[in-house]
Amino acid sequence: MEQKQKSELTKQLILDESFKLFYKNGFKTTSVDKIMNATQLTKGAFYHHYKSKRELGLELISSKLQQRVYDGMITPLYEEGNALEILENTFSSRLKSFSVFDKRHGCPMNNLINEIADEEEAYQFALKRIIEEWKAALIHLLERGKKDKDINHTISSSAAAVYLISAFEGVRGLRKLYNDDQILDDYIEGLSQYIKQLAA
Amino acid sequence: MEQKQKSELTKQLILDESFKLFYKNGFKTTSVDKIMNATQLTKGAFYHHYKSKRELGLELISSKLQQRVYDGMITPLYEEGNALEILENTFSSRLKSFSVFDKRHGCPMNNLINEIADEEEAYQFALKRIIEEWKAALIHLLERGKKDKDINHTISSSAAAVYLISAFEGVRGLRKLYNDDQILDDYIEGLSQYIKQLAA
DNA sequence: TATAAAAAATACTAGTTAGTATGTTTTTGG
DNA sequence: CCAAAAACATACTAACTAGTATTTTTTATA
Repeated sequence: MEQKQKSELTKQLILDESFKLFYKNGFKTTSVDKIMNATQLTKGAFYHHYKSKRELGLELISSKLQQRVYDGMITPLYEEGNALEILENTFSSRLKSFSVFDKRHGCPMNNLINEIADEEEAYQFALKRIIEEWKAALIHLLERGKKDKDINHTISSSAAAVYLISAFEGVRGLRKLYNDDQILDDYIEGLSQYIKQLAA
Repeated sequence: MEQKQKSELTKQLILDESFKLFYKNGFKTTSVDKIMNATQLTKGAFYHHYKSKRELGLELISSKLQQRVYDGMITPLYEEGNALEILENTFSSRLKSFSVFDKRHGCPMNNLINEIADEEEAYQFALKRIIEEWKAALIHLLERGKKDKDINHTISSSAAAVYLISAFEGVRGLRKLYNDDQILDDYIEGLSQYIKQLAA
């Protein structure tokens, strides 16, 4: 049984290091050599565990990337409390909590979407799944808010969900262009205004 | 004088072909060889006109890319008429007018922002300039709308401008994940709702 | 403890990359 | 029409790329 654990450990190591490098330098320009250099292992190990770089990319999306979005953006939406407050907290306080590194390099998922989603259907599907779950969680929260009379029942939950996600991912890209948080402050103010309007 | 014209023509050819390839396949993975193959010229010609691929990228951003955003998103904002209608038209009808290709491959500027903005300050600056002009045009329109009593004077123009741009660029990325326009329809409905709220 | 299988290392291939060095052709201005 | 410069072509380099073939090392199990 120890062998399986070691194998799993190595795969996790590869996933961890490749995530860091993809995030910092992009998917296409991060070579298998660079990844394995970071793990202190060799190419032989890589191709023992993954049959291609593409396969690593797909596994990375459906494990590490998915988990990241779940933890930061989806799970909080299912908590109890006022829907409007949950929205404001999730979308704005998360933004404020990002490190300098994370602000500079944007959203790992959004980076991948923009870099490789139009390249291959497999990437498209894997990334779409995360967005769909995020959207579903938002719709669920908005619908609950309507039942609780916190949210205006005339607005479309689906439309609001998409608009919220779009603006969030958009500003994470725009932030790359700046060296300060002014644009995030503007976004947060715009978001706050937008959320007020969702109120019943 | 004919020589300068020829030189300019060649540079334009290189810019045109590289724009197409960058848009379709990304900046980093489009090689100088591929570009010059498309122009039917050779590498010698390229390095006669540009001292590096980086320099081409910078010139592309401040010429073709800038022009594209001006034509599609900035110039319309300076036209006369009701500010809210101009906003709705610019942000929603432009989206509807995109070709299948343009929908699939997202926004060329946003692609570059997400692919290379965190890589080098020079790219960051060049791209930031476009966003800043876009933002300025939006603020100008919103301020005019306030004067005309079309727009609620309590909202922050700067915040609204950033929120509008963010959502637009965000959804252009998300659209890459889908093969239909459902997400664009959701966005448009969300946008419409958002713009209503800006009204006085 | 022998043996088979898994894990990892080593050494390689064939293709691609940005950029250079050095040519040849075309154009221009005197 | 002739020299010089501009425009472009050819041939190259050195580094990097994904992936493969083969061997060595480690681990599990009978």
